[in-house]
Amino acid sequence: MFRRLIESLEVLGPLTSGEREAVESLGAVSRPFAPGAELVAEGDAPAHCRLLLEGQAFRHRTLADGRRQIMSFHTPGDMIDLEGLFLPMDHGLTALTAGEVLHLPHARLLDLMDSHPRVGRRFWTMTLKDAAIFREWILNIGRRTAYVRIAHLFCEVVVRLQRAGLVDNGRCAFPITQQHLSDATGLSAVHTNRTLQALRGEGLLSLRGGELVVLDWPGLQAAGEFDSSYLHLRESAA
Amino acid sequence: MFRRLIESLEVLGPLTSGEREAVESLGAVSRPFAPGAELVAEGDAPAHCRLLLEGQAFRHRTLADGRRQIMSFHTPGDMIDLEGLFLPMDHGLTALTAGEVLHLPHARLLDLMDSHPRVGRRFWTMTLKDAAIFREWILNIGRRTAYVRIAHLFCEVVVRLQRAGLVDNGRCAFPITQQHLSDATGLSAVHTNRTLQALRGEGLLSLRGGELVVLDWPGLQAAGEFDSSYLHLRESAA
DNA sequence: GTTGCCGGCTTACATAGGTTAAGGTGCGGC
DNA sequence: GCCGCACCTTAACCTATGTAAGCCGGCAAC
Repeated sequence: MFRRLIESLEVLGPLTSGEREAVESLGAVSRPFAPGAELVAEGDAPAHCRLLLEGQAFRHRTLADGRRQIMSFHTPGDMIDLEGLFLPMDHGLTALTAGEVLHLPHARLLDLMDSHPRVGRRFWTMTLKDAAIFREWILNIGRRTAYVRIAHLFCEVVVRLQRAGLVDNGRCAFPITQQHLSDATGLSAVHTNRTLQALRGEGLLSLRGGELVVLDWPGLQAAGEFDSSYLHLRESAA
Repeated sequence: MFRRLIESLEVLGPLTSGEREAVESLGAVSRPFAPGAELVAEGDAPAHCRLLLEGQAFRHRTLADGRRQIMSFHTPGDMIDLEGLFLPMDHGLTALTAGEVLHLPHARLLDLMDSHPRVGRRFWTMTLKDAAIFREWILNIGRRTAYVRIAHLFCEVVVRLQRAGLVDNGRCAFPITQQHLSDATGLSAVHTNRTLQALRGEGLLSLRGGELVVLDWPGLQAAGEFDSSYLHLRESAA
């Protein structure tokens, strides 16, 4: 049950056995969820943090008139509301697929981090990596054309799913609708459809029945002007 | 010299005198900078964190062909490269005005946070608030029209400058060019000019000679669909 | 005081992307 | 085996925003 969490923490280098034990005794509870479930609502002040064990989710905010913006996608191993530890949630989290979250009580988590500062730093670093991704999205939406923007998004998703071990030979489950894609890229649904067809037409990918298939990875990266360094996949903590 | 830092940390509630002393003995050095100075370069792996003591700066990334995206503006009291503590900088920081930064050595900072976990949490919370602002910018750029988008940006800047005590009767120093404004909002310079004239035409603000004057604050907030809750101005740490 | 430059402003024109509306397709429910 | 619904697709048209080019005013350098 803690495998995902330990793995996520150890991206930044191995933990000591004492640290690992401390993490494992957090008193966490796991909970299944259904596709489309609201995992965290805008305005919540949760009493525990959620680790995504299985499945996918996304972060979003909706304006009064219904326009929605998706701010990130999440894959197993991600802490999806770590910021809720200190701030009320200013956005919601919704499940894309069925899956499972692990609930880590705030109080226990804070104690753990106080007594094991190195572990605390790793949680902090997770939120810093999220922030780096937010910045990349600002750049993507602000300065790239629809075609490049969508390609870039797919590149990011594939790399992250791959790291979670969920890509098999270029194929992965990624059940988004074109509306989701529009809301993530700041485009209209119609234009997203047009652009997606262009990407398909170039033989770069296919997205159907909830499955994303990358047909030409170098081509997709080029189309998305993609450079994964902002994901900080290999950085280790001090 | 530490006034700004202590103030920033105490937004989240008072520190104990022990904590305050520990912060004050960080061995920090202050450095002046000129307008346009590159405070942190993309790719840097700094050995200290910078607190903005005086002046303004902005965070940005430039693409190969010269397109630039500004990701945030910063005011005195902000830690501008706290993420550099754990990750190499994936973007640069440039001075907008003349000013001064305080250098806090990473090693000392890490020791401080290990021995005073409550102080560590507050630094962490600062980066979480930055992340909340990044998310708001994603929404702003992705889902709002040029007019609303620019108005929203000015609202944010004014609120933050106000909190730093730099707004006097609606007037504040904010020496950005229209090009800066374009790069922050993802618009072209020409369209930024048009839109700015519309805002002026509505009697909402004036921006000239490096000075921003808010002429109609309620009107500007309405135009920017602005709700400051994402800035988490009053949240206190656990 | 001329020169050069930067930032602001304008105009004319081009286009990426939005809007509206309608038809098609697959699929679960009954 | 039909219905309804969610999603995808297409088409026609529109407009917000981008591009290219040039001018103007102020100010710093010499």
